[in-house]
Amino acid sequence: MARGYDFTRIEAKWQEVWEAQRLFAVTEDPARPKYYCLEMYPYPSGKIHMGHVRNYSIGDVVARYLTMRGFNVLHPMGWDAFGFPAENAAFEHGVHPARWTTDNIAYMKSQLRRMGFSYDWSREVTCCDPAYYRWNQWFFLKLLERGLAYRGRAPVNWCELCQSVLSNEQAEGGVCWRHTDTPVVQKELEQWFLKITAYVEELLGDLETLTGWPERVRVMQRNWIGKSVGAEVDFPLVDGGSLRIFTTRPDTLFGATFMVLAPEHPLALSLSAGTPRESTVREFVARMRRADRAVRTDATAEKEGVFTGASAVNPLTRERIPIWVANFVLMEYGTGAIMAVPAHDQRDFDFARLYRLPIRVVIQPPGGAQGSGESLEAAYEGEGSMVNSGAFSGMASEEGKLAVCQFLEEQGIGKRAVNYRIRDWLISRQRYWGTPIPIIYCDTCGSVPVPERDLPVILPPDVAITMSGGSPLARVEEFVRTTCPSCRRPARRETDTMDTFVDSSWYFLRFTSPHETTRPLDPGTVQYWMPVDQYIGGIEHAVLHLLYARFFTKVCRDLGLTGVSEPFSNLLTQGMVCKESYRCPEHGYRLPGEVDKQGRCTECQRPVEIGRTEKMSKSKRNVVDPDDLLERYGADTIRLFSLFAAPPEKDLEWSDEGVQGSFRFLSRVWRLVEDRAAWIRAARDLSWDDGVHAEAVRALRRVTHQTIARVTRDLEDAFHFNTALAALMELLNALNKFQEELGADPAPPRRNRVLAFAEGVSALVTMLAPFAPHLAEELWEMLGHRESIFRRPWPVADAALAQAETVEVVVQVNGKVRSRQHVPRGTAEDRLRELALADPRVQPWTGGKAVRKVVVIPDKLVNIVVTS
RNA sequence: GCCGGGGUGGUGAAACUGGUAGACGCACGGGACUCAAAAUCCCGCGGAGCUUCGCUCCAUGAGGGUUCGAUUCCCUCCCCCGGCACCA
Repeated sequence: MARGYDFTRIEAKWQEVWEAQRLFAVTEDPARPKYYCLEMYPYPSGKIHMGHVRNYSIGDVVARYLTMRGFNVLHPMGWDAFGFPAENAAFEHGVHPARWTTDNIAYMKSQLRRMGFSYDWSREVTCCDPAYYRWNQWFFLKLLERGLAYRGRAPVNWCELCQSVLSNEQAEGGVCWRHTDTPVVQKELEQWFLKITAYVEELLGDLETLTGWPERVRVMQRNWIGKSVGAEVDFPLVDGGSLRIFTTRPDTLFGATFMVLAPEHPLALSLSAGTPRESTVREFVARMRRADRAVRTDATAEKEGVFTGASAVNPLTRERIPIWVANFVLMEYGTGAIMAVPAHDQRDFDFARLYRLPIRVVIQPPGGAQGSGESLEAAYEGEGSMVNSGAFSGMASEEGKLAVCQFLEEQGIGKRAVNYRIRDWLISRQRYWGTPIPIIYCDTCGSVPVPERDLPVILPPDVAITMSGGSPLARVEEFVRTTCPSCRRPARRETDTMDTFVDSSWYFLRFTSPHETTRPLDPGTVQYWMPVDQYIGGIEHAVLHLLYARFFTKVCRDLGLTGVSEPFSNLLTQGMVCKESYRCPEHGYRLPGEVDKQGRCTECQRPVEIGRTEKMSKSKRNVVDPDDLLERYGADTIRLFSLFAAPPEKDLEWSDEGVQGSFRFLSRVWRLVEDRAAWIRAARDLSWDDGVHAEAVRALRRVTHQTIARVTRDLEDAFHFNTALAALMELLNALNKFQEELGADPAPPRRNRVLAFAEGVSALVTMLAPFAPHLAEELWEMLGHRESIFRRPWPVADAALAQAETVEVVVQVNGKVRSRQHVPRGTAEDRLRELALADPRVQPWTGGKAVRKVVVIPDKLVNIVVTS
């Protein structure tokens, strides 16, 4: 009767046991150290994909490993359940977003269970549940009270496919973050904003404390915040009034030879009004306004501008300088106007050359004079010493920045100023499937917050999703029509909903007290669990979610809900899951099944191009379906492969043969334990024989304890799952060999051998448990244990047993390996030197040559340096 | 252009603080078992050369440097991936 590794039976069995025993449910326990392990929760799009499998496999190893290390581990899961695709499905298939979402959640949850992830499902959080989103509304009201939420008119990004406005973060690079081939269009609208800029200095400064984050994520956030320090300066206009500019180089003010306005700048038109230049300027501004924003702000675009006819006065040189309007100056940054210093800014330089404007050098590079203005080939943007700068000449530019600012402040024509690239967070969305913004508009009282006692403002179930014509809620009369909370007269509700990133900005906090009904969080449990010790997810949220979540955490702190300032102590951004793709010149991307063995398209017989390995996606037809793999190999194999094939932060190349290899490994473990389970059960009643153990016993124990040390180090230091698994494979190989050498006799051999073997097998199964939990549990039971392996402590390496008794010492001559010697560990340096010099294999290389030096590294190597 | 991360066999990858380059896996080749296949097991597997039970030389993107010794440290250059980019 073939027994074999029956993963289907084993996995179902243990999933049931874990659930029945509530093995992963946790409560606060001050007696034990806590560990909060979190993976980014999924959007319930229908089915999980390999990216989820990888992300959650990593998190599960961490959670299970730390549980075995004695930590009280919180490992929750939930659903990012509001969002645009639900409405899309409603529009296309006529199924209600709520129904579509709950069906998807049910299916995806069943998939996560079948993967065997150790979530505490009693803490499950679903954002589209009023019990959750009412607190989004509550937070909104609190922010409003503190002046951190406001309604304002601003140019905003509109995505035609989303039929909604987006935040700046969601429209990075001028395209919608979800529809990356759809450019956003600018609209001037009145919308709700959260004042993330009130926390900008803290968000920037605290990045320095996030030493457990990848450097690139911190850099991306730093870039996004985009702080620049400089000055604002008022340039008097010749015809009265003044023009304010922002500059980071006040030290170059003497070199400002013209000024440039953004086309949208209010002065652009008024300065030329009623002059002969009026029509030219008007035409130029109109053309720029019409131009596509992405095209206009493209760095490679030609510079273009027109003279307004007006002039300003350089406040330091007293010279009249012309004012231009040009495409390369942006209204949304600084004051929308610049002083142009062509000698020291490449953009200004290019513009000056194009329109023959004067160039004046005011910074001399250190150690070398640069040519005079007209002969320059490029702007010098570095630091140096100030020249042609009146009383400031001779000063170092770094020092000059401060000195000029001070002078401007004394004269009352300028001041130090800081500018940021980041803008406030626009949270209004013209969509249905989101949190209603709790605001009522009254003709008498204006915009009135919904009183706290009236929360939640429930999303009405009956709505027509049309995908055009603005917020769907606006057409639900029963929802819109209400009374003003303050004057009781008829009023109208806000019909926009919140950005779904509001949900994810605090869900990790909610997991610590998911059933709280009277407040969003229980400060006591938050205090116990926060911060998240390890957060794991994709790099795509480097700026979006991770920035908003940091902001919300700081707001919660200031509301007295939490004591932490930063939510995630350690961040792991896992790499993408990739696979090679096949592309037919005629039929485009092909599925593996549509390519024959000779690598030809089954449609047209043309050879397919084997594409480079790229991120799995439906359009590239290179996805693998977790359900198929579950059926063919089981959860443990999939988990194992996705952890073994590459270190977690690197991209993982999916390989069917590799999966097969992982399955083979688990099968070998299965067979080893199944074949020898009787020995091991027998070993439980034995104790070690005193006296000197046989070399085979000592050797096996050495491997066992070395493996424990290696695996523990790999998991502890940096989540090197791939090398930890490699070590476990080596241990398996050693155990197999040992067992074979003992022969086919099923009766147990002498007790030390049995004990050494049992020790090795127990260590292997225990350490494999976080990676392949079902198999480990089953084998653990087979070995005669009644309690879950996850209630067992992680094995501890015995350093004395792990130490090799003899070591291989390499003998080099002039750095080249010439011999290897086996000597007892700890052999003295003098002895090693002697042995090396006497080594017959070394002598041909040293013979007749003067030994200049002998380098000895005990237990490692001897390097004999001879004159050649 | 700027900022991050990389470049190691046929391939995915290892290599602790400078100390035996290629662990572990995949693929491949050979063999065992089998009527056969699958599965399994064993052996080999960076390249070149030689006087081939072994030995020598070359080899971690390229070129230099530091060092007794460099995949690891320093300099210059090339290439790949990711992010930002007219932000004053």
